[in-house]
Amino acid sequence: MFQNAERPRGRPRSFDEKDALEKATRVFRSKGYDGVTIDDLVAGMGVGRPSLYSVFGDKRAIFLRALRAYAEAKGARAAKALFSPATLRDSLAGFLRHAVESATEEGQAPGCLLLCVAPLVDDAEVRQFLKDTVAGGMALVERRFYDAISTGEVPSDFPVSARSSQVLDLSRGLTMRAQMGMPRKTLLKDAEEAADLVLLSRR
Amino acid sequence: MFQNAERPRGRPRSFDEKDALEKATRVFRSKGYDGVTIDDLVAGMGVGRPSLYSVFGDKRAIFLRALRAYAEAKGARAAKALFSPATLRDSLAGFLRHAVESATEEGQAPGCLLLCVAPLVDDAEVRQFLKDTVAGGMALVERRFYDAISTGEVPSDFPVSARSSQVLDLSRGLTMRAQMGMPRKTLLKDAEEAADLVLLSRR
DNA sequence: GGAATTTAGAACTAAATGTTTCAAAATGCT
DNA sequence: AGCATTTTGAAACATTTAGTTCTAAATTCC
Repeated sequence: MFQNAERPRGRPRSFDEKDALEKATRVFRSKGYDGVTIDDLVAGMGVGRPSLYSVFGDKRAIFLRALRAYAEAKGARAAKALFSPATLRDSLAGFLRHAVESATEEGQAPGCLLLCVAPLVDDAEVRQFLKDTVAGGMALVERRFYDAISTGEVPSDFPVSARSSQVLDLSRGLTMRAQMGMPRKTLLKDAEEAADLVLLSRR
Repeated sequence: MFQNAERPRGRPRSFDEKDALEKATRVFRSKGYDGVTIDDLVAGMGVGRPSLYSVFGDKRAIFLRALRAYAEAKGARAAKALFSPATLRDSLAGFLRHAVESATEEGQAPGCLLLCVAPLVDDAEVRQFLKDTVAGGMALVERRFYDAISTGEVPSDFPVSARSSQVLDLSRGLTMRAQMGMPRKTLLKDAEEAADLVLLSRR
């Protein structure tokens, strides 16, 4: 067996940094931001209090790291859902289904860190990050529509901007319903119907 | 001048109960639930600390009262927007515009107590109330669609249930965007387009 | 094996927060 | 005017919470 890389000098950590961050995400997802105490994080992350401060910093810093990691992972999965399928309809349905699946993950509090928790955090950096992330999501969906125009799947006068907003609004609605406890099965069906809706042609 | 009703015996209150509740709503809207301290409420409601406890009870009780009042008022306005106009299209547009206007009120933190704040409150009674309120909103929109069927405005096989979910999801999306700082003007335009979207006929 | 280094766990401090208490103030009643 | 009643404001109290410190434990390097 290899000694993987150089092991640092002192006592080894009893936790994995990425894993601890993911656990922090769970805590924030279930209790919001202000509802979370350091004790909650200590308990939920499996990291001792002093280690928590020395490795991650305070609650705000932990939240920011968790939020960035969450956004990156979710953004990547969303992009995959959007750009893997061949047809626009499948792309949109996949995108919306992904929103539902992400918001109803087994063993996690239903909802979404970006949509349900972060907007209430009273912090300029969080707000800016949110704005950028939302804009990024919008750009992603728009690009998929433009791709569909260039392949001729939809006409060139397709209202890309309006339909993109609507896809995102529908996904927000699905996510909020997930947070309020609506079962995944129902939401997945609604995701399909939402995908159909935004592709209806104008009379 | 009339002595309006019987004035109670002791020292008169320095605040109006309904007004104080509305101010509490503002506080909760801008800071969420867990983010609000009693001091915030004392300052924001203009009610002294002991009066606050004796008249309203603790934070949870204040929130519940504020939430119920908020839901009632918003529900009434939504119903009016939905059932006043003659055409279905105007009803839906009015409903969605109302969601936007309510979420972007001048001098209030953008967002919605029911959609953005209450779902994060870790309380069984709040959760139950939310579920009921959401179901009530859904029923309202569905009724408007059924009315439109009976007047022949839409065909009798119109997918009432699906479209109602979608109207509500779209309004949730608009509301969440309001909370994130999107300007009212943009959202009002999107509300109109959303109303058009859900009335597109199937091919 | 022992010194140096890093982490872990428990205890500690200071600040904040929620809730109650109490005397003073403002009103109606007689 | 004086008494009963209710609200008010300040302060007191207890609890929770954030953040630090200190000692013991686990590891590498020599």
